[in-house]
Amino acid sequence: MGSLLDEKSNSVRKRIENHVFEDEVGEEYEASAFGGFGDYMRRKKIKLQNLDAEIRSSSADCLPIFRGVVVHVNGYTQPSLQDLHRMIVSHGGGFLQYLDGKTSATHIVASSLTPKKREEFRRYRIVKPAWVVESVKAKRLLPWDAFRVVDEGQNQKVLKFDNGRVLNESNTPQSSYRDQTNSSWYTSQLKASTQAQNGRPISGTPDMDPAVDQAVAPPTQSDYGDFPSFTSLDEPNEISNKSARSGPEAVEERPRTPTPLVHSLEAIHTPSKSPPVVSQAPSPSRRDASAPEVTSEEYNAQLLSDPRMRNNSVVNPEFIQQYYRESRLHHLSTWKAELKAQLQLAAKEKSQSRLSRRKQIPGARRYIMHVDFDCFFAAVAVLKHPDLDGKPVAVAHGTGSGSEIASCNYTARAKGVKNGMWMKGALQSCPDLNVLPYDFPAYEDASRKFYSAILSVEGIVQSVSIDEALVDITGQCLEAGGSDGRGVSEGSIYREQAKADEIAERLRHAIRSETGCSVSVGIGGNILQAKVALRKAKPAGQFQLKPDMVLEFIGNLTVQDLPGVGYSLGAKLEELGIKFVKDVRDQSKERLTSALGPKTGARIWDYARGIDRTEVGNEVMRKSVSAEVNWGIRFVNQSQAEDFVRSLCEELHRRLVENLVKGKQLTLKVMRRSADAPLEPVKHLGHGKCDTFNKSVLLGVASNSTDVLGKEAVSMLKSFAISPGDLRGIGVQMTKLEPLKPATGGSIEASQKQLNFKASPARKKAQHTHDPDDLESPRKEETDTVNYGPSLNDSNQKPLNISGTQFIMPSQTDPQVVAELPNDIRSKLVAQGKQAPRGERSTSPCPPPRRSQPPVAAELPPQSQLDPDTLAALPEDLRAEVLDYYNQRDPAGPQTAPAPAPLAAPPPPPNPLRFKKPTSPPKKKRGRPSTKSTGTTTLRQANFLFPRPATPTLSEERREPSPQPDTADEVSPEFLAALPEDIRREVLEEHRRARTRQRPSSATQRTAGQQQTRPFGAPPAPAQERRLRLPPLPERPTFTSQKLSALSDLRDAVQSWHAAFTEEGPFAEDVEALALYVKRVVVDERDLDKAVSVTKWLMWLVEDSRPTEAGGQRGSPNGVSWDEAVRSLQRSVAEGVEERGLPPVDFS
DNA sequence: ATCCTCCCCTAC
DNA sequence: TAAGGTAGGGGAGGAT
Ligand SMILES: Nc1ccn([C@H]2C[C@H](O)[C@@H](COP(=O)(O)OP(=O)(O)OP(=O)(O)O)O2)c(=O)n1
Ligand SMILES: [Mg+2]
Repeated sequence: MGSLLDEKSNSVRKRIENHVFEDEVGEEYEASAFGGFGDYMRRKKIKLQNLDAEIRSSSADCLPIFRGVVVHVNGYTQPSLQDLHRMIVSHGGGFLQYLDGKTSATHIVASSLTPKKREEFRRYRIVKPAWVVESVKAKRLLPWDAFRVVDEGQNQKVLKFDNGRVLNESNTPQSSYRDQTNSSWYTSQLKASTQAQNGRPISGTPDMDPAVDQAVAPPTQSDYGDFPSFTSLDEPNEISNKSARSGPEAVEERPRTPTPLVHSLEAIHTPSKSPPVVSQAPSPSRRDASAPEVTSEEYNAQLLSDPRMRNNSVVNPEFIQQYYRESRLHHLSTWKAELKAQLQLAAKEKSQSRLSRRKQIPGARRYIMHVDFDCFFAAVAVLKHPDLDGKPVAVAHGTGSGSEIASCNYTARAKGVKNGMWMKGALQSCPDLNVLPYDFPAYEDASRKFYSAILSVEGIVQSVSIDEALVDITGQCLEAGGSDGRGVSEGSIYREQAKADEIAERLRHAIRSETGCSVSVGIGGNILQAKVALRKAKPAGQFQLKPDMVLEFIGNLTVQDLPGVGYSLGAKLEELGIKFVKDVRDQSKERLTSALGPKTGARIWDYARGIDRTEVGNEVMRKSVSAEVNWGIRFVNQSQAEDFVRSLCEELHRRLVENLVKGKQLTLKVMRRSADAPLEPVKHLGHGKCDTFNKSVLLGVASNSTDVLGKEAVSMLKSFAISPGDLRGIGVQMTKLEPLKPATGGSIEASQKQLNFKASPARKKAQHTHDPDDLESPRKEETDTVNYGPSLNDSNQKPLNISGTQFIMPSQTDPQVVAELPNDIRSKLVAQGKQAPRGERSTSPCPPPRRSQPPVAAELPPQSQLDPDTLAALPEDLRAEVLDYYNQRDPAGPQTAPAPAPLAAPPPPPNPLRFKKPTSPPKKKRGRPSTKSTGTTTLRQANFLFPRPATPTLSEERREPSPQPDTADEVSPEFLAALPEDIRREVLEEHRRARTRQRPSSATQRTAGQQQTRPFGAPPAPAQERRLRLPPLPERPTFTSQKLSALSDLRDAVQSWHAAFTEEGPFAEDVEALALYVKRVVVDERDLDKAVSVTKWLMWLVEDSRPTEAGGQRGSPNGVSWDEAVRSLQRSVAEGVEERGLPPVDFS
């Protein structure tokens, strides 16, 4: 028996017993004064104990049967917390309201325990409330043993004492609830079915240890269970964990078994690459968690020797694409983001069109609908298997034990199957479960119809997910009621409610008949109410939660039923004795806020009363972009890990570009197999139990370059020095986002090109000048060409040219903004130069024993962190200064040499182009074009799209049906940036699909969106039409973005285009397209002036940027020179003029 | 007090 | 076999 524990308890007991109310009047009632939260809790505890003394003294007649006992009650109990408290205290026991880790209880009273709590309390005697009740009844202290809490299958003892101390340090929370490991993933899944050799019985604490006969609990998902293994090396999944690794220290302390990472296994050999940091000592200590003598790398090598395994793990270069293609969660997230963007657009248009001006009377009643497909994936799946209707059905990738069930129908749910459950558990409770495959395109189709129907409802729409949306129909309802929504006229309210029901009814049937799947609708006076009403509405029904029923209805829900209250919050609340929502009402707001935090506490308090002030439709700008993979990660050596990180960065880059942003902070997240986790998790290629680590860098200047991201991320990975074989998950995230400013080049790549060209005429394999990164990270392969994203994307490849025109975003650069930029940058640069370049901080205990970051000792900010665009935008002198700075600091860098040159070089300052020009464009459009167009568009520019000659061609041209994975690279950021947002999304989506889709189910969002520009207004959508991914060719050549001044937009676009390709010249196709366009302007639009203006504008740009001497030094890598481009335009205009029979134009 | 950084948590 | 992603809210605790 833990003497420590008892000692502690004794002292507590003593304190409790001796405490007398009068003794200290002072401090415990003093409010804040000093001390923080901890102090507050301390006072509170003392205060409560005072009350205990009071109770005790007033119950002198009770037998002190609980003397020596200190009880803490956890969670919701049958005799209430208050009753138990009274019983215990009045019978001589001590009572602890809170477990603070410093004082200990002798017993924990609980009806049931969550795995988390179970782990937390594993050292206590955990008993049911009946123990107290029965003891009182019996007038003696009954043996606690008979009242042990055993439910939920899991042993409350589990590991309990064994390592006591050590384990405790790393595993035990100091804070009352939650986290037993500083950062364990899925901590919820405790060592549940540790039944393996794991929970070896421990001697020494007989009375607390008695093997708990765990009843066969409901299937519990755990990363410790033993699923079938498909590996040849089915080693015993046993865990000989005696090392309780917590942080670096733990690792440190272990005697280092010299087990070189790079083992004899050839496959494991780490390429000459990164020899330094990482490879050396891969935390040898971690091996003990596995079978003897096998490093995790060796294990993985063995594992991957099976080609099928290999193919399905990160080692496969196509893994990322393949994985994301099949990942339902990835799809859900992607869909959500897309929907959000589209709905924002829709809302904007709607509000613009003066319609739907909601007056939003403050105190008025609201009517909100929450619409949601019933078991969405499963319902769609059943459409194709009508025979299974009525039978239990689930959607999953396979029938293996670790396959996750995305969705199951209600028949299956009746048997206990739940969404998100592992197959193993599902089959246990429902052996006749029918498992159907995913059909992502079908979900998109259904969703499109769903949203189409919803958007036809007059109201404000907010997407929640692919199968779920909120609609504020207050306007319609109040109108029907004939009041302003504040009065309490019964007639009005009745009519309003009837209207809401009617709308919902109609909507449900519409969606049902469109999709064949049923939806349910919850209606309430706010989002909360609508949401909780929805659960009652399901399946295939609707329910309106009317005001007079709100309190009762909500009160009877479980707190976990409230939105935003999940496992953890639910547990915290349960600790407060709150299980049902109505219980919340017994608590003061203060209690809630002090236990849960100010916002959360207040929110729960409100929710308990049916209050939710959140409005529908308020969505904001994105704050982060990330990509992660936590499945299939099995590396054999460090270079594989690094390659993978770079791939992820490439993916991240792609996503950043899609969203037209770059970011200043890059974070790497890694999951590492926990020390006590087996090499083979229960879930096939899953991550198993892991610890996670994060590290981030502040980039001096926002970037989205694959190259920069890759280098930084790899550097961070190295600094962790985690044995590659133990990696289980990797993610990269960009935060501190900034809009990509097309003005300054449209994209990194674009300007990189410029820089490159100036640097060396050799366009291919051009050393990325901006890449002086090499400077600080002495690179192995200078010649590393292929690896670099940018070159792939733009420099070396012709961008995808959907419209026959590749183009740049018009410049929106506010001259003033640009003018201000330098200072900003200047200070940043200076600051960087002086401070440590990297603001790295690894929060999580850094696993490696190794001193991290040895190589990156440069005090300079890697030049790579400078955004070339920004550099280019600097005034010449300042730029030179900055570059000088780098040059000095880095005398050596061979590859850095070329870098500065091009930058500083430009005798023809590119600046003038930006600085002096802006005023020229006459149109007022200049600044933020749309004061009105807010939201997303704040980021976007006024875009235009050249009319394509023939839509059909697009299809073919769009890309040969090459199943190649990386087709995304074919879309250049410039091109994307130049597209109107809706079109851009469409293109991207189409692209994504192309990459992602196995079979061509061309489900293009905006099928018949033509009537409106809305992607959604698509009713029936003829099948073939779906292939059309761009709006139909307009009557006359025009800009798709009507709201803006055509000429100025055109000029902006031309300017950006020119800016991006100043050095290498335009692509012939672009020139042709523009030429064709101007001709059409002359001929079709009959606006000669405009055509001439555009042409002259380009002439001016070209002239202005002409190198001082030796014209044309820069060839035309892209095949055409700017002079030729100008001539093309002139020729086109002339042709048009001639066609119209007008007098020739003089361009001089 | 208020901000910032680093997480945890939640939802689909 | 299996595809355990991802963005945003917000709390804890340190910096300002
Ligand atoms: N853990 C989860 C939860 C959901 N989903 C997917 C499949 C679901 O069909 C879809 C929608 O989620 P819902 O929460 O709306 O669940 P269902 O629509 O399946 O059921 P219902 O809405 O009837 O409760 O998201 C998933 O893949 N994994
Ligand atoms: Mg649903």
